[in-house]
Amino acid sequence: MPPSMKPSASPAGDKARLSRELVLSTALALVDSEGLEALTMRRLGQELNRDPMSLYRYAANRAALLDGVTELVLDELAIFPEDPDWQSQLRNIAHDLRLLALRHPNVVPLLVTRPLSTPLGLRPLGTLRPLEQILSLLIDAGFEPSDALHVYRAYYGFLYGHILNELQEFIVDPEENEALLRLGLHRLPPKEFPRLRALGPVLTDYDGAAELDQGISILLAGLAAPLAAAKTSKKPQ
Amino acid sequence: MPPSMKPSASPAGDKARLSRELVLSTALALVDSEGLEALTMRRLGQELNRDPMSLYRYAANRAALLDGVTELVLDELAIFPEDPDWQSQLRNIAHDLRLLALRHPNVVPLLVTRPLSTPLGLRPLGTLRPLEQILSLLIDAGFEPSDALHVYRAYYGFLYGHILNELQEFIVDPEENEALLRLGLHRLPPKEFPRLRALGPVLTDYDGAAELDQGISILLAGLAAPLAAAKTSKKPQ
DNA sequence: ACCATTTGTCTACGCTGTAGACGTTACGCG
DNA sequence: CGCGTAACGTCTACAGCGTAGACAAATGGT
Repeated sequence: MPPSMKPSASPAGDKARLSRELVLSTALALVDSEGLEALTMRRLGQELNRDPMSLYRYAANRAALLDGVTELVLDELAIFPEDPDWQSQLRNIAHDLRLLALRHPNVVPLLVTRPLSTPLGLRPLGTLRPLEQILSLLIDAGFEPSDALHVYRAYYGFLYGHILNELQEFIVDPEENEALLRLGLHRLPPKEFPRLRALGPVLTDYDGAAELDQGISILLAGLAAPLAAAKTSKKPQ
Repeated sequence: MPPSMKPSASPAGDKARLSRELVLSTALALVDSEGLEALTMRRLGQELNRDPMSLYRYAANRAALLDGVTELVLDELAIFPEDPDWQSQLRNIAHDLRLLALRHPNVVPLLVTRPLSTPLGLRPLGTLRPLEQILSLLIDAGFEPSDALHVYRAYYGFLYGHILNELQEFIVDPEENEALLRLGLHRLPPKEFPRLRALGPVLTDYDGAAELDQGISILLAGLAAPLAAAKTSKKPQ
């Protein structure tokens, strides 16, 4: 074989033209499989069989690359603002987002921290789309726009909180996790942590979906109350 | 002045013995004033007027240093499990934690992401103390231990979510923020983001404490219901 | 077949965390 | 007091990081 045609000496040898989508998706794959800290310009370049510097044609810098990855992940979330039943909609979205987080646990830190470094007005459009769509949903359901914003905040706040909670207890494989947990709990000073130590057995089985669902129920009940009140107070008046 | 006594040529010249507390507290100060990325071993060493390598006597590596900082911050949270009124307790703690987050906004990313990288059993004790104390609180209030765990999760989940929410919209000084917001909103494609654009004015004034309080009310109402039900069902039986 | 523009590469710089060997100081004990 | 030991601090060095700037290669329109 003459080396003139395919100089792909290395096994990973697709030399197709790069594109932002390709860069971001392999970045995501890298993060999914090896964690956030594995996503370096050099490593990603090597993953794509390109010079690291070529990446800068598709992302201004590493931070922008991270933003691109979060945007890519959030695009996996499908929202259908047409559905008139806003409560079941919010419930479905919650579960979808939960599954999305479980699918990309290593991206969750980005999801929750990147917005902290970027003023709302300058965030990637993809990360604002869920906000817009949920606002639509709520306004169409009869909420005043400003109330819709409050509902959104309570809802999304709870949702993100739950995801963080669940991911803390999840981590890697349950086998090692359980062993580690027992070991760790045993290490706790019994005088200081009696409750936690006693909860050891309960801590191991954690039904995230159920816990989320039940939290959403509580929240929806509380959030729907003023809406119902407004409706009934408008009727008799 | 003979240079034999005080060779402190540089202005920041206290050459007292180091200690873990000193290292961590100046690390925290550095993070508070200049952000997370300013906390490098070299920079911290220079802040303490010491060789960067000396820090490794007090923290095994940079990750451990970050854990130490989070622990230090969480120690600012005072919980008094004696108070019999668990609802007002949880409400107070929520507001305390909110203020703590506003006092150390740059540490919040650590608060929410460090636990994701550390199995529960191996976390710094300081970060587990709030969990233990709130469990105590709830169990003393009459919850079954496993229910207490569920309540804790819903409560803390919401709390962390709210903090993330509020910090996203807060950021730096309101002046620049408002200008940026207007600019940013104006940039949004009107066809795609009509709701968000219309909410511009409302977005600027955000009463985090009120929003938190109201969310907590909803949550507490929902969480207390089963407890009350259990009490009344036990009486007639 | 040409040129212009986009895309990829190369080199180099200052920064990072930290391993390992080495002085230096402080402290307990005789 | 002095001595030995252990804790503390420093130095040097290395591999890896993000990325600026100059350059080569490829691509696509005319």
